[in-house]
Amino acid sequence: MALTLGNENVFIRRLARAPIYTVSIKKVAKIAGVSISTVSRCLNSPERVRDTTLAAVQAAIAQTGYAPNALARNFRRGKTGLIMVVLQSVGLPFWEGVMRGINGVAQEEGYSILIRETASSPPELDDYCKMVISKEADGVIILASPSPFSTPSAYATSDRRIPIVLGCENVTDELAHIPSVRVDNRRAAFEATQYLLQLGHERIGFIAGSRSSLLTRDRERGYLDAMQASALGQNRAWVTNGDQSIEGARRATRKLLSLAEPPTAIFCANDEMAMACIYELKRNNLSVPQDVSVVGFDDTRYAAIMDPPLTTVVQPTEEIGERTMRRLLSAIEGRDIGQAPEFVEHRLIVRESTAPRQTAPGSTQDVGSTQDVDGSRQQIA
Amino acid sequence: MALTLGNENVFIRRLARAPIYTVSIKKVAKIAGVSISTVSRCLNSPERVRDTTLAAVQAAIAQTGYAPNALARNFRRGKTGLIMVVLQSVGLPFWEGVMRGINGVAQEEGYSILIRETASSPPELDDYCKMVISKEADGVIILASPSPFSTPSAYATSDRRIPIVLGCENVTDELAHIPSVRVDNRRAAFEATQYLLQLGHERIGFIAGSRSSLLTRDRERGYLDAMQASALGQNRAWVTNGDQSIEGARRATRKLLSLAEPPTAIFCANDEMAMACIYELKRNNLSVPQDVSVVGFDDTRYAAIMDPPLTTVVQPTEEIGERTMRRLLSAIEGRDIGQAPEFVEHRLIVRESTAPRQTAPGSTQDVGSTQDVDGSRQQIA
DNA sequence: CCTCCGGATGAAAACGTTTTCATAAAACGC
DNA sequence: GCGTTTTATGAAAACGTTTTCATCCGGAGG
Repeated sequence: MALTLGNENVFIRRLARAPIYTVSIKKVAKIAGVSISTVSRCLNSPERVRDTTLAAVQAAIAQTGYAPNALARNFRRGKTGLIMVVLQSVGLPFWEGVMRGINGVAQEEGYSILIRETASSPPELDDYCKMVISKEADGVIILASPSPFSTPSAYATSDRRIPIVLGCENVTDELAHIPSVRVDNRRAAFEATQYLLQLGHERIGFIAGSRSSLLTRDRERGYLDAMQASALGQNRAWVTNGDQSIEGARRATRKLLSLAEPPTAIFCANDEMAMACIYELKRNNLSVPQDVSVVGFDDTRYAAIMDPPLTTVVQPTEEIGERTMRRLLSAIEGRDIGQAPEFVEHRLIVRESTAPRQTAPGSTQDVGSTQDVDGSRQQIA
Repeated sequence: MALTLGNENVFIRRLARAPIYTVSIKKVAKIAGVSISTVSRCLNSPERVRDTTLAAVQAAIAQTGYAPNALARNFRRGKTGLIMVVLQSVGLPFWEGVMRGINGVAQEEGYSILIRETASSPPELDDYCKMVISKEADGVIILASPSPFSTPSAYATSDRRIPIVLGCENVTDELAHIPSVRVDNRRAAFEATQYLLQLGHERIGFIAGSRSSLLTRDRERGYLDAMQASALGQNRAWVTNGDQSIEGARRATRKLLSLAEPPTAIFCANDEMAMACIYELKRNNLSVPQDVSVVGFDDTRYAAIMDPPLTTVVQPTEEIGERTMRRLLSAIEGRDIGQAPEFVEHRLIVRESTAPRQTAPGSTQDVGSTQDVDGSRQQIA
C-alpha cells in the first residue's frame, strides 16, 4: 500500500485524526445493531425506546465516543440555538449583571450567546436582522449603549417579525416600537435630581451621555423635568455633553467649572462619567462632596469603592437580562410579545459623594461629618 | 377551503410569515432560469460564471430577497464559523482590549465569537473540547482568569488536536502544554517589585490573585524572586490572598495593616484589587502614596483616573487578542502551532500611587510634592 | 470538416441528522 | 385464539447547501 512507502509520521497522524471526526450516528447504529432512527431516538426521546436497546446504544456511544454533530442537527431542525447579543464593548462593567442574567436563562433553555461588538464595526440594525434571516442566529438582543442605527431599518420596521428585544436601551424614535426591558430612565433621573434639590443645591449641572442614545436622552429629560418643576427652572448652561466617555466627561466637568457660577452638584448620566467627573473635580482642588456633590447612574462594581463612594441609581441588571432573554425567547417561539416596554424598578442608593449644600462657600474643611449623614456606610461594608 | 371558515387574522399571519423563510436557492434558480449549482457558483465563485447569467441570478436574488441559509452552508462545509471565547465574566474592564483584538481578526476572517462565562457555570476544559468535537465551534480561546479546570481533561491531553489557545492565561501545570499568548508575568512582577525596592521600600506587601490561576501565581513568584534577590529576603507574612476580588483584596489589605510592622508599599496582582486596596487604605486614614505606595497590574481603563492615578503594569491587550486569534486560526487550519507560549512585551507605567519611602514615619503631610516626582502627569492629560 | 480543448452549465450525490410513515411484534380484551 | 390496539423498530425522505462529474457548446488548430 501507499502507506508503507511514506514515512511513519504521516501514517500515525492520519490515524490519530481520522477516527474522532468520522464517528457518526451510522457507526453507532451498526455497532449497536440497530437503525440510525433508533440511535436518534435514544438521544432525543429515550422513553420511546426499549430498555435493552437503549443500553446497547449507550454502550456503543460510550465505546465510540460519539457526539452528535450539532451542525447537522441544527440544520435539520432549522434552528441555530444562538442568540446574538449586540453590545458596545465587552469590558464595560455595567453590562456584567445584564449578561449574567441573559446567560443564565440561555443556559437553562439550551441557547448559546453570540457576541457582536459595535465598537469594532458600525452598528446597523439591518445587519442583525439579516443574520436572523440567514439563520446565523435565532434572535437578537441589543444592549449597545451608543446605538446610532442610522438607517430606519427596512426589516425591523416591516412586519416580518424578526425577534429583537432591547435590554436597558431605547433606540431612536422611529424604532421605538421594538420591545424593550428597562428602568424608567426619565423618572429615575427625575428622582435623583430631586434628591439633590432636597439637599439644598440650586446650581445643579448635568453631564449627558451620547447624543444618539435615547437612554441617556431620557435621563437628560428627567433632569430637566425636575429642574423645571423646582422653583429654579431650567438652565441650559448647566447641561453639558459627556459623550459617554471618560475624556468627554472630563471635558464636560471643566466646562461646568468654568462657568461664572459653577454648580455645587453634578448629576452624571452614568457611573463611568461620574468617576471621570470626580477625578477632574479633585484635580481642580475641589472636594467631593464638600464642595461639589456628584451623583452617578448604574451602580457598577466600582461605585462603592470609589473615593468617595458614589451616590448612584441602581438598576436590577440581572433581572433586566433575564427578562430580556425570556421576552426574546417568547418572540422566537412565535408568540406576540407586543411593543410596549417592560419596566423594572430602579432605586437611588445614597453613599458619600453627596452632601447638603454648603451655606458658607469658603468653609470646606469642617464638614467631613456630613459624609455620614445618610448612614450609608452600612451598605458598603 | 378551510381558510374561509377561520377568521381573517389567521390567514394574514400565515401570509406574512411564510414567504420570507421559504425562499431558498431553488426558488432563485427557478426565477433566474438556471440550476441551483449556478446560483451557488454565483455566490461563492462568481468569476466562474458568465456575466450575463451572473446578472440574471443577481436580479433574481434581489427580487426574492434571498439570503443563503448559513445553517445548511456550514453543515455542508463542516465548519461552524464560530470561535468559543471562555471568560469569567463580561464586564471585567481588563478584557476589553483583548476582545477587541480577537474581534477584529475574527471579523476579518469571517468568524463570529461565541461567549461562555465561567462565572455562571463551573468551567471544565473537557466541555469546551467536546463542543469542538460536536461542531458547536471550530476552536476555543480561554481567557477565564480564575480557571480551575479541575479534571486533567482527557481531550486536551490526548493527541486529538483540539484547537485551543490561552490568551494571557496560563492554566495548571498539567495543561502547560496548551499554547498561549501572554506577557511574562513573572518577569513583569519582578520588575514592578524592583521599582518599589528602588524607591527605598523595605516592607513590601503582595496581594495575590486566585490560588488556582497560574497567571497570578506567576506574578507572586516574580514578586518573591525580587524580594529574594534584594538584601531583605522573602517574608511570607507579606503575601496575602486577595482572591481576585474586591472583597478579597480589602480583607487582604486589612490583614497587611494589622501586622506589627505593616508594609509601606503594596503590590497587587491586578488593578481591581489595587483599587480595593487603596479604598481600604484610605478608610484607615492612610494616604496613598505618602503613607503607602500601591502598584497594580493590567492598566485597565480606570487606572488613570483613580485617586491617585495608579502605577501599574501595562499589557498590550489588543495585540494579545490578535495574536491569540491568529494562532488559533492556524491550529484550525491544521497547522502545527507548537506548545511554547508566545510572549508579548509589558511595561511599567508610573503614575502617582507610588512615592519614595518616608524616612520619618510621622510626617505624612509635607510630601505632596513627591506626587510629581516622575513627571507622569503628561501620560494622563 | 473533424478533432480537441476549455469554459459554462446542469444533474445528482453527499453532508448527518430528525421525523414521518409503515411494518412487525407484543399486549390486550373478548 | 382471534381481532384490535399499542409499542418498538426500520426504511426512507427531507432539510439547503456545496461539489463532483458529466455534458454541452463554441472556437481554435489541424
